[in-house]
Amino acid sequence: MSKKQLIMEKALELFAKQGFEATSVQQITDYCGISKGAFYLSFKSKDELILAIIDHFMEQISIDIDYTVRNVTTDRIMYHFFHTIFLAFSRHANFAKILMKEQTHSLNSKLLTKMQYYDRRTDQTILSIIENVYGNKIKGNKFDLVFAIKGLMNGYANFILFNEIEMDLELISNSLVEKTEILAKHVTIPFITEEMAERFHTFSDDEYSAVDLLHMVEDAFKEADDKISKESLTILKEQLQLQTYSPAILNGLIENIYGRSENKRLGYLLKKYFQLTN
Amino acid sequence: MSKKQLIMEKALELFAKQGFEATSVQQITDYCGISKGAFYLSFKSKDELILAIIDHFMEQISIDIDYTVRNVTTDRIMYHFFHTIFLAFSRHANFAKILMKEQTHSLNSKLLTKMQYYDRRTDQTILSIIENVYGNKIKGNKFDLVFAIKGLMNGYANFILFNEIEMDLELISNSLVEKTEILAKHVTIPFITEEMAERFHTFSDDEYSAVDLLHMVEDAFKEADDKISKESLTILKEQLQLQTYSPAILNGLIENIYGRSENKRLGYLLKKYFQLTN
DNA sequence: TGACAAATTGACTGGTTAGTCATTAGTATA
DNA sequence: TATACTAATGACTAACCAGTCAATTTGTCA
Repeated sequence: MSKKQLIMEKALELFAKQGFEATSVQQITDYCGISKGAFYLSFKSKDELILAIIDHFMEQISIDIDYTVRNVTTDRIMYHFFHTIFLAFSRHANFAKILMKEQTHSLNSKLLTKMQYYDRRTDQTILSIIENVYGNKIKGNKFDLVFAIKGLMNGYANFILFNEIEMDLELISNSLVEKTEILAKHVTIPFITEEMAERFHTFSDDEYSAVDLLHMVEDAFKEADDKISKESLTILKEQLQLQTYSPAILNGLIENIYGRSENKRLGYLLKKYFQLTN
Repeated sequence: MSKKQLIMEKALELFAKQGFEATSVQQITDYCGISKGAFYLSFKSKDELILAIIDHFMEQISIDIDYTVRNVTTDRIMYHFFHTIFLAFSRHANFAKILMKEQTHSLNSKLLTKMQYYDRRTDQTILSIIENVYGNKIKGNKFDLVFAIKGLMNGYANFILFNEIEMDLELISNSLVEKTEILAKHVTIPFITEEMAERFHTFSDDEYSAVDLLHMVEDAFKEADDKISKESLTILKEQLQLQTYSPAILNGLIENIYGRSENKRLGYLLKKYFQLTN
């Protein structure tokens, strides 16, 4: 296990127990059995650590959900969506706790931005599933339903994590599917309307520009340690400035860097940029 | 306005913006235009301040809800419950924000205990309303419904507070009433069962022992500044050890101290202890 | 006005924090 | 073995924190 991983794992435990603010770098390094200096060889700052942790897990969960959304038939998609999320929460309970605790808190503006980014992605995913499953049947209610679902999920997740209950994934997924269906079918008085949701940019797509991606590719290049990754990133950087290669080649180059978990988000964004997603 | 009130109001703003941990006493006193020393004339510590703020608002909200529950006909009780809570949230948006932020966080064990106490009281209130409205019709689902309602309320409150939307109290109350009714009527797969709720003491009544109350009475005595309050508390302290007076007298003594908002909770608990509640 | 008390101040203490950097330990190469 | 390089250390700095208290200002009453 790399030192970076060790620090992330141990810090995760402490953050879940005490919260981010309340955990000192000294505590983390003591718990890892390394010196304080060694910490700063792996991370530029304490902030960088929490950002890395959040990215690491959120990307993993996002990828699982994306996979589910793409590969499950419409009639079971809602079930598998809930199942995927709660499975991830049960596997990474410490991370889920951090997510709950640090949600709206956080002084750190980068952290807040990241949280909002993932929150918006969740909104979009739920919305697209709902549109997929119910079509036009709940047109005026779909935004309201998104927030109802998020509220229910959060409530149950809090209960489970706080009381440290072992989860019955099937039961909770089925219970939430039923509630979603009931609400989709019967609600006539939505609170959150389409204009409300849009006015507050809740569902804005927030595309990254080529320049943003260029910076991210450069950052990834610095972190890369094998030849294939480095070459792939160099070519991708050129292609961001002027696309000359075919989608198949670009896709392959992105796959080359996709193996490392810290590159998953970049890969996802690049595929989106080059319009390689289905 | 007393200095205590000034500090509480200004601190509330800062806590809502930055969180409790991240706000220093120096910041608060600067914002109030007073010296650091003056702060410690009003509050023994920073912790005492946050506890006072939470008690102040939660007691106010609790009293409003209790009043609603007692004085509204069964068929409109659900509506007025939501209305009361969201009215309080819109009036005290800064406090509501603190409540959202500091929920599960907090190292401070007294603060955590207090939060859990109020959370449990909310659970009990919702449960009793549901039992009142739906009776035996949703026997096996009532605990699940409590958490569904809490989840929905939380989700909407978060959306409103975070986006700083002006609230349509009627709409949100009606929307939530409808959802509650729909869920009560149609849910067949509850996630949170009765045994689960009981096993985790979610609805345990958590009675205070005479000894606990004794300490609380003593604390209140130290804070009291008028003769009537002091005498009342002295007598109540004796009565906790050996009850000799009639319920009417005890009730009157409690009413004597009930005026000050910091005594409301103690009054409530004493009435419960002496079985003076209806 | 003067004497006393109460309210207020802000420099100070002791403690903790994130982050730095000169020094040392370890390892690979020649 | 000598050299060169990297990895790791922990004492140190500067900043910040909650809470204290001697000194000062303000208010009150005779």
